[in-house]
Amino acid sequence: MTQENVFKCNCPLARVTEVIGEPWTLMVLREAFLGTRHFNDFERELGIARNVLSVRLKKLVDLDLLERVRSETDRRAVEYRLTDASRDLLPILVGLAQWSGKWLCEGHSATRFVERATGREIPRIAVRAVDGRELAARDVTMVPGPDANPELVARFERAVTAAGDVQGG
Amino acid sequence: MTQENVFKCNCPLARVTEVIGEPWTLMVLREAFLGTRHFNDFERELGIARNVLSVRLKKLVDLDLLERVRSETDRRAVEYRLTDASRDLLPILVGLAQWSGKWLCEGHSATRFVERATGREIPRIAVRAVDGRELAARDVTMVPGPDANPELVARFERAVTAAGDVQGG
DNA sequence: CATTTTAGGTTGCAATTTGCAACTCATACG
DNA sequence: CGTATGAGTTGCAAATTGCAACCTAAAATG
Repeated sequence: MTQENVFKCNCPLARVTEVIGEPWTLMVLREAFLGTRHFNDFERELGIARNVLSVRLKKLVDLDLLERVRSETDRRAVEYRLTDASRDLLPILVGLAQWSGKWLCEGHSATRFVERATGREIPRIAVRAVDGRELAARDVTMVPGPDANPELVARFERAVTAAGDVQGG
Repeated sequence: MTQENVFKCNCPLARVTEVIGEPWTLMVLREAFLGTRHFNDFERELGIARNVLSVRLKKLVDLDLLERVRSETDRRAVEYRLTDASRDLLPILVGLAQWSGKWLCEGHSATRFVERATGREIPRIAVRAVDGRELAARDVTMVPGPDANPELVARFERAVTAAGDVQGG
């Protein structure tokens, strides 16, 4: 079975692996956030193979995470631009970078995220309740949503029965 | 060039692709959050090939994102447990699921994240300034950190010069 | 206006990674 | 003792990646 077929349901995390769960896609999005717009620039900055880059960009455009626009000033050139959907990924990218800096780079981060206006460091991304309280892993649980299929509901029941609800901590 | 070699620096987002930027790893972590602990259960729930699962678990253990513990009650069995580092990934997983539900599943999410105590939906994960204000993409910028190598600093300078600073919006 | 360069790809091929089934090895169960 | 189970490993076919070369249209150059 391939990753894309896991729970053919609308499980959001399964769907997301379609995007960032394959090599290069996350780095391509990072480049786009850094201002890169052109095919050759993505290639040069990342060192990604051109055929793979081609496939990745197509997929991102398909998913409405990049917009492919012909340049007005140079009719050879094409611009890949962030969309509302990909811009909305920013908290995730910041959070991933913070997490990685802490746990994978042992605090030696080569990049920092700061508030543009003040230059102050962005505080750690957190899960908060409606009233603003910060929540720990053990305070959060995953439940089947309105569009869960019976298979997934059964899967959750198994998990709850076997493991005493979601094990966040 | 392979993805892992991009900027051999400590760029946190580049490092993170080593973990979740390859097939299955994110789903394995999701399973762990759902309470799965055993090799055969990961295989059955995800439908992942056993050899690939083996490689993924080894890597996650290497990176201290899972802990491999021999079961006390059954000496054949092994438990893969979340660590402090992987538990700290929760905000990211919640954020990714929220984002995906909104932009990839068109609102038809099969899973929801709720506060365990109250059952109330977790609000959208956001980037906030130190004073708590929510920040948009255009309010955030990436800058070289204390451990950036000259190559990365140059890369940022190019980006700033060429694109008028980081293009978040 | 002929020539060269540039932008954005595609193609072919070798190397790596994945998917699948079968096999191993140690322990548990009956 | 015989069988089943947990946690892998092994071998092989299929898919994906990395690399270099090639292509086409549109600038730029002289």
